[in-house]
Amino acid sequence: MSSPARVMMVDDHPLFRKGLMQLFSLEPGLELVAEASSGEEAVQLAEECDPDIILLDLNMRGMDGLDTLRAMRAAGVTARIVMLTVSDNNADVVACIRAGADGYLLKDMDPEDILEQVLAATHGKMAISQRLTEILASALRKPDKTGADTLSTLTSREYQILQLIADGLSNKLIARELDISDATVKVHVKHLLKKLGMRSRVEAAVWMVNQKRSEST
Amino acid sequence: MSSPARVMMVDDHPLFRKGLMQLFSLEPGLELVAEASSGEEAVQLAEECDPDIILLDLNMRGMDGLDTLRAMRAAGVTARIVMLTVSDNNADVVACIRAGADGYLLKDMDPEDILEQVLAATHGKMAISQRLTEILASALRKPDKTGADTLSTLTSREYQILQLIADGLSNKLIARELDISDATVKVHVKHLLKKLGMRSRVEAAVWMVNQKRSEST
DNA sequence: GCGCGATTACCTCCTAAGGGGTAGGCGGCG
DNA sequence: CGCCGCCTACCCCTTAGGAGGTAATCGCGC
Repeated sequence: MSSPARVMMVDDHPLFRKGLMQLFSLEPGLELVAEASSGEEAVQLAEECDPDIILLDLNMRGMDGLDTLRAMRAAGVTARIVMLTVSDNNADVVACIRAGADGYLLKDMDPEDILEQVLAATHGKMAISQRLTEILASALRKPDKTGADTLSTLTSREYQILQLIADGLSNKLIARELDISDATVKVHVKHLLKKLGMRSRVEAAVWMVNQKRSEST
Repeated sequence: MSSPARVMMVDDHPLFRKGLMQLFSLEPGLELVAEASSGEEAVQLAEECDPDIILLDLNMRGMDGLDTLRAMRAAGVTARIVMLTVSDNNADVVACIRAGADGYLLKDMDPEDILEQVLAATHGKMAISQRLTEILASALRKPDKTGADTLSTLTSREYQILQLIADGLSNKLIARELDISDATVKVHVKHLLKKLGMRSRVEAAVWMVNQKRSEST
């Protein structure tokens, strides 16, 4: 308990790092030992410096925070990793936690609260923004299988129709495309929505587009 | 030239303000006279303090930076206004410049460069991130049908709602999010679909997601 | 002042979408 | 063989979405 926690900071915004640095300099329990401005740099530095806690920006150019998180865990980094982000996007939160993050803080929190959460994280506590707890709770309730897992529960016909939805087609157009009745299309849509746990074709379309995009990158 | 430029800072992230503050404190030519954490506050404060230059975050909750910019210009604020943002979105840049911004800087620039640009802005120069000059140039060159130009025909409210559609939200949820009637949301959706030449929100959602993805990369 | 565009909100009308059920045909599998 | 999952197609029903119009308010520019 004598020595301060060794902190590493990963963010591609120099100004934001400055802000955090200033904030942490006031806290004797924290010692900044490393800074990285990209995911690649971060993974390497994390292995070299072996910090106690890593603050990781989710939204970075190139290798994003989630990728970096996974790469670190894959490389055997055991530090506590707290995500820092502007986004309170549902899927992001859940994906990060699943990928082994020890916290998820929003950048627009009060600096004092951030400091408090980070300190708590060094003591083994999970650092989650208050605003996110209910999102997390509802996400945990349903066994949301993100990505390929969820897709694999779909039949080929359902998957095919999901792709057409992701092209923006209506049920009628899909029916014409596949040469089946639009009533049948509605059945498939109904089923795939249920499997995906979504409430509208728009959700499904958006999700699918993002899915395809992130896979091809 | 004897007295320093009076600076006002608008950002809903306290940490980011801290970073900027620290940066500016090292520069005798700049004097921080006001801080705001929301658009509404910013407009009021700008009228009261009459600063020489305003640094305005584009991505804020509630009233966003573009709205704030327009409101300030509408209120007769004559200060030089420089947008600060993480987004190098095509349409945003063009829209801000058109709306009377005197600069557009990206938050992930080098602090030294930001400082230099801000100082230049106080001397009447246009402050534009190097990365953006070519975006701007191409935006001016071609009235790009499929991208920024189409988007720029939308009002800020319509654009805001389009973004929510691209998150998969229903009209009802959008209404709740923006605290307006769902009947009003339907009006905006109707208008933006007409402007985009699309026949359903699904088309718009898919298009928007792809748009955002390809422009932010 | 007047008009105009933006935002808000309502109206009607029609269609699209989605949840529930039933059911026939088909192919695989124990 | 029977059972099951998939695809097909319809029934019912309710809600969501989108097209058209009217209108009040506000701020801006002429």
